[in-house]
Amino acid sequence: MPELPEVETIARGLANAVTGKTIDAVAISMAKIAVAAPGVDFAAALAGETIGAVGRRGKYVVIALGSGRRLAVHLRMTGRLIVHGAEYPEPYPYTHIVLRFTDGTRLSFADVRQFGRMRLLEAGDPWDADGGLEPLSEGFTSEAFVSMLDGRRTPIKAFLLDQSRIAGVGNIYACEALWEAGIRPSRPSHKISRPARRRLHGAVRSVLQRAIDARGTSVDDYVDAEGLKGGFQNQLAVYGRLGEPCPRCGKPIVRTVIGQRGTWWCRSCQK
DNA sequence: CTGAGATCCTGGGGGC
DNA sequence: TGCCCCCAGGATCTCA
Repeated sequence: MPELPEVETIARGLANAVTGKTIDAVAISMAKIAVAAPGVDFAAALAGETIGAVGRRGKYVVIALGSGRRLAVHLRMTGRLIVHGAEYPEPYPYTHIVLRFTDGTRLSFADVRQFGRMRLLEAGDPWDADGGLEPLSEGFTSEAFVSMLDGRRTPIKAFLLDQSRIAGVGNIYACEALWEAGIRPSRPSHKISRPARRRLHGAVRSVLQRAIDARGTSVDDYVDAEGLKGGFQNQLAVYGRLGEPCPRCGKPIVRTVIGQRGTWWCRSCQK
């Protein structure tokens, strides 16, 4: 599942690979994946566009275009954005959209489960993902996070996954940050002590940054823009490690369900 | 405001 | 071995 570190890694790879290129033509083989404003033809509108800055907002890859339009791409669980050289013979199966550049290289969007979307935003469209704070930005201060939890009864794990509060944290890094901070995932947010909130704030930022440094987590089929796997799966403490020993205390990791999501944690050292 | 449940999809795992 | 069933999972929508 691409979360913030994976999306950041993909965006950086794309920035290197396609910035400045001009789109020659666009092929769409599954119409629902390519979303445009009413009355706008996705493929026709993109033809002739140049690629500007490539960045990330929450879990979206955002690609600026010469006309002022933007492409906002969400990969959901199994989406892939991969750049292929001109000689690349055969696309990855489940490829739904291909942007072909004038130099012959291609940017393809593939998605086994068809949940991902590539959305074309018109110039001036105020789209801003879901509005949550960027957890690695300067605005995401310890004080801001501490007060965000006031009066919130929702389990802290569900809070961390709410993209309208904090943008980019998904299931893997929510589990890992809660383990690092020693907080039980089901704990009602407002009941968490202020020192523990500050620990969690630091843990969220730390785990996201370390995962970016490792180029993301490939527990299923995540790959970056070059088709390469990440490395953070080797550093996971709890996610997906049911029954394995907690790296801190040695007790077996358990799995429960919180907010309809699988949750891995240590009963012994997360209170 | 808050949470529960359904929905979208397919590969893969479990059960037999 | 092979087949069928079931389900994870992010965001969104409906309903209570």
